[in-house]
Amino acid sequence: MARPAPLSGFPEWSPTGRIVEQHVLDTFRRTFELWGFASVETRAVEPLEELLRKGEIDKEVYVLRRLHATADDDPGRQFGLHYDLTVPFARYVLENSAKLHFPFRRYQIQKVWRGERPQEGRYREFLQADVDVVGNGDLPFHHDVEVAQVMAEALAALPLPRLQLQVNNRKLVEGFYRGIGADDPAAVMRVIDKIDKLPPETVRDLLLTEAKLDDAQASRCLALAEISSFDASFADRVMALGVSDPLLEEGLDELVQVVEGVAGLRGERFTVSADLRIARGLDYYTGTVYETRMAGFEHLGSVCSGGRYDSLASDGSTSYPGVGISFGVTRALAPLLSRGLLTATRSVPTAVLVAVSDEDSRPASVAVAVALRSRGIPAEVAPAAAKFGKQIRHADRRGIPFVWFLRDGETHEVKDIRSGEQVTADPAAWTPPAPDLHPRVVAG
RNA sequence: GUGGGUGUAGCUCAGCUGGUAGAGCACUGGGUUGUGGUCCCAGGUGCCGCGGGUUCAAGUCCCGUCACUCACCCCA
Repeated sequence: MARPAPLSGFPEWSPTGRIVEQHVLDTFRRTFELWGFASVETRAVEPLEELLRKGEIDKEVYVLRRLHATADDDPGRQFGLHYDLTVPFARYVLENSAKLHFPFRRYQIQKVWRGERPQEGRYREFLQADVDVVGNGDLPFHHDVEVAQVMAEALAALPLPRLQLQVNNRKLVEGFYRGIGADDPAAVMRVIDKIDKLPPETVRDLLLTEAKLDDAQASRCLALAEISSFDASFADRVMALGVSDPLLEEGLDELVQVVEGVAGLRGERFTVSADLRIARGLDYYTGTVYETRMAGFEHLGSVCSGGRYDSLASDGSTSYPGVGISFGVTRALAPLLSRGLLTATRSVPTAVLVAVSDEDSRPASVAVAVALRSRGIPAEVAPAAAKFGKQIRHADRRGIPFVWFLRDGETHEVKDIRSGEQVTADPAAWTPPAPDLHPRVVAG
């Protein structure tokens, strides 16, 4: 094929899709900064050993190498592209700990790469938007509430399908498993994590075989996993299971605080619940864990996740506990864009196309565009002095709402091509209605 | 990494048991001597993913390969 084919897992948007994406990114930036989070961008590569150290071994890390490596390249020093933003951020904190002020609040919006088999909602190159707070030595629990709040506020400002933030707490479930005498709480959690995918009998079997529980223990674990509520009432139901353990009490208390703390952000587009089955795959979480489902797109899994990690970064003497949450920009947006559920009012930034009567008078048209731009109105000049019908169509195809005409180089008129209404106008004074000034992002 | 599906015009696809490639949309021109969207008329378009095999004959059957895609796994 002469024409290059798209590369699976490396999505590229149309100009319209990019307008949507940039609007989303702008919204995150504005909201995060409103809450006082500083922007950080880390390099795309990390030493391979760093990348493989934290997470699971089978992370599909892309390795970086020079095509013509020479003796100057240390064969022992390999680099890989980062597969999330938390690990590089932990490294960044350690590297700059002397210069940063703690608790350090940062947001980070960048591409990450994972060499997994692509499918809808799962890509090899994708954007994540992270907010985290990291402390020096310790980090007050109220930040667990805060990161959920700031993310919820950003998401609520976007025309996305309804989102449900599901919260759980590792201390709660681990304490519970310990309280019933489970020898390997981590194994129990791995099994419970599959509860949505496997039939109940299979989950019970796995609890008996893999997690080495007895029948009564398995029943209580399943009973815990079934608990969920939109308010703090889940706590009573946990207590009713009659398990007691100090860690359980602590986790219960924390989860109540998060659920109640975020309750104020509930709306038609955003709900919050305590879901005691949420486990999260990553093992570095130590307390609060978050997941987020998008209505109608449950098959994507979580589009926004995170949690509390008490010791992701540590230099031996000091540990830097953190809590953060990450929105999967590409995961959430790509399916919405491809289905037309999220789109922009036009495919270009241009608000006004200045028509050209003939090439000799192009300078007059250019002058109009200059005047409009000087007042912040995005304008472009028609590419050719074609028939006016064609010039209008040029604008129509792109969704440009206004076409500007000059008669005899003197009379200025601007036409709203949606209504057909055409009025005389002054390039130094005319302004489009506010909603038409820039493309808007709308639910399709 | 494992298992399935699909590759034909710019896009969505049709092409029955092998007989020499089609539709709609889009695009271009005209109807409308410069103001679009509707309507009418006309027009162009294809290494039928790639390589090999069977056959008088392959888009169609067989093998291989690549790409895309879905599910599992894992996760944003």
